[in-house]
Amino acid sequence: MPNRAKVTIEDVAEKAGVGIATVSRAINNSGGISEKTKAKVLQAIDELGFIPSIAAQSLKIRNTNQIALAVPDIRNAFMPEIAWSVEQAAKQHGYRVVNINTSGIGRIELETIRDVKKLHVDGLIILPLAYPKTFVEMVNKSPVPISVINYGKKLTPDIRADVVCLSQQEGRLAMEHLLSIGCTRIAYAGAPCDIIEERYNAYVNSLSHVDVSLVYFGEDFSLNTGAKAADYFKSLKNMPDAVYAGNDMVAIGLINRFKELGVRVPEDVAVCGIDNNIYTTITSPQISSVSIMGVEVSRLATELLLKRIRENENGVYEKVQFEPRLIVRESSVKMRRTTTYLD
Amino acid sequence: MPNRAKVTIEDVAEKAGVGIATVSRAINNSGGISEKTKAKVLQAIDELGFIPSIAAQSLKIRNTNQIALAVPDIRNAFMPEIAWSVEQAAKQHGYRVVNINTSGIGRIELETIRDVKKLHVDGLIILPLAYPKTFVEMVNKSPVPISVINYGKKLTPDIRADVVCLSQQEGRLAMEHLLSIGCTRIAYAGAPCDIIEERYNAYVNSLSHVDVSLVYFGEDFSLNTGAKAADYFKSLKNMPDAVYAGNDMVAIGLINRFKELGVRVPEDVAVCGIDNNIYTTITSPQISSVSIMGVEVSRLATELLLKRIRENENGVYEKVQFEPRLIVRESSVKMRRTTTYLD
DNA sequence: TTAGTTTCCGGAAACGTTTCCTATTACGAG
DNA sequence: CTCGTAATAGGAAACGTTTCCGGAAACTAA
Repeated sequence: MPNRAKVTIEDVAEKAGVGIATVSRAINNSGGISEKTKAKVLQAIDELGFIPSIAAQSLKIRNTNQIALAVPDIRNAFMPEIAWSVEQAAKQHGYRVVNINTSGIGRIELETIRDVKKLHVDGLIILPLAYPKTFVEMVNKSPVPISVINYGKKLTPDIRADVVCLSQQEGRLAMEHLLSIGCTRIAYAGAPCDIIEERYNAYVNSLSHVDVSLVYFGEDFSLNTGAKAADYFKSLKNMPDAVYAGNDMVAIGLINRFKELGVRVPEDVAVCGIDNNIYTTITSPQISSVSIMGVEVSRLATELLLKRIRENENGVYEKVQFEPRLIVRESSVKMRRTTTYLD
Repeated sequence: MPNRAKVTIEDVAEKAGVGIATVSRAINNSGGISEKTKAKVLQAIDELGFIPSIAAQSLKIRNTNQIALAVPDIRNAFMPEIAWSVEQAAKQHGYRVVNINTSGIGRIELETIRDVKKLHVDGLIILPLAYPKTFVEMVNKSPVPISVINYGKKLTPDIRADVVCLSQQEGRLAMEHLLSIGCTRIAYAGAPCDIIEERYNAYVNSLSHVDVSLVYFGEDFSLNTGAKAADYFKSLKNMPDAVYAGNDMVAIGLINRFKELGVRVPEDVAVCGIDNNIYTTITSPQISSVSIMGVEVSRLATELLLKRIRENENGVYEKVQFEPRLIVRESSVKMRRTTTYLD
């Protein structure tokens, strides 16, 4: 870490025998400069190893070339994909990404939005887990553009942010799938959670009659909840013939415990999860799941944000909705053992 | 996104009826200001919703309060833990983290180091997958401090960076474990890879005689390689009684395929992986592995970097070595079925 | 009261860019 | 050859802070 004195635009100007304005023009390709002097300047820059001060540029230009990405917890199953996808999209446009973990705590999410200026970014992509009353209000008074990745309940249309969401049909898809393969006693395993209560609602709505003994609510959407749910279902005298899990972590916990308990999946009980996180393919049997399109959703959220930053536009806010996609794997191939089910 | 005119330190000064120097003193708690005026200023700040321009501060102070974290791919198994750990540590010191994916490509890693100034950060934490000849040279001429998370071969001691590494005993640990539980025909499954060739070397060195038919090299350290290795081992007339996998992804691939092939783990074949990534606990059986201490290593790397940034010190560079830790799980509990093996 | 300290505060320079505005040069047309 | 215009270059202001330095005010001690 040699502590060489910082070389500034002035040094370059002197070396090249031109004014600093000219150097600036050379750097930024802003025109009004002859090819000859430009070459001269570029060479001086090269020889001196000059790198423009981003701080000074930021101060003058009023942009930072950075955006922030706030997710609940990067260690969660599908967050890395989202982070990756956002970074790739941002990089293409010369933007850096500052990562923030909000722990999915509403208060921290709000603080992130409120204090977004302290992050030194031109915009914010946020994937909230909670929607406190003041969420929209906070977003609306943000001094920088915001894109919301919304996997939760519908947001009021007057939100001043681009919103990329899912059609909230993921639960219905999973249920319809289980019904379509002939399951009649379908159980639910999940946890109470405001944000994705639609997943449970879909369960209720897909059935003509809900047998409350087939509903297991744990504390969270974790492996552990899945394991406990498996214990519970196994203890019933009349076991379910399928379990619809609120997310894939629960589904994985379920499957592993079922295996320990001697319950065969999918022969005795079919299982379908939601999220299509990458763990679903490393279990045995591999788990059927509904993709919530993380890569596509986050990529679009990034594009929309950057567009709004570029165009400095306050106009019409986009609201884009993706459709979830059912991915059938081994854990729910039940009725037609000999035919290929994937289509 | 209301586009309110930016409120500056001057507005605050005027409102509070003081000079801008005084406002600055109030913001930064730099002393030389009475409690009374400070209160006055703080109130003005509050009323106006003033937030200091980070760009201007950066320009003047010459720091950015940002560090960069460059990892091969955030989607890789244990990267999220590292990213999380780094962010937590950085946040405690008021630093933000800019994430970079290098794809583990040596060229990109080098470019990241060379162009670190373009990242607008005060320091860099890098976890390289490749060590081109010019790596140390590049690090040594970096204008900002660097911490290297080194899971690969030893770096020359004259590197001008703090280095946090592992003792490279992880392979030996895994092998000794398999030997200690009585395995005599131990196989290796992995891939050619410069950076962690020690893992294979440990295999060779732990055995008095290497049976080449028990070594499987795939293309990469993936699930797929593990699956292919399982096929291969199963095809041998004299199967191994244990497989030492170069990393956990391979181990997982192995185990799942073994299960499909009717090979019982650990009864027929014990398995031990390396990395202790979180997937190891969601398979069945859970996989024994050697922890490479990602959280601890990355946390320390962050602390060292921030210390060096704070103290602007060119002096003695730290080289800290962690010890890997064997975590015994179901996949290698073989000889003593009835006793608890974990200690 | 007064001189000497200490405390508190404000003006202005500096950080390193971009860009407006003006000046110079080059060039083509008449 | 001369004039008008376009192309190119440079000086200086501005971006919003921090901090040096000097001065005013408020104390303390005689």
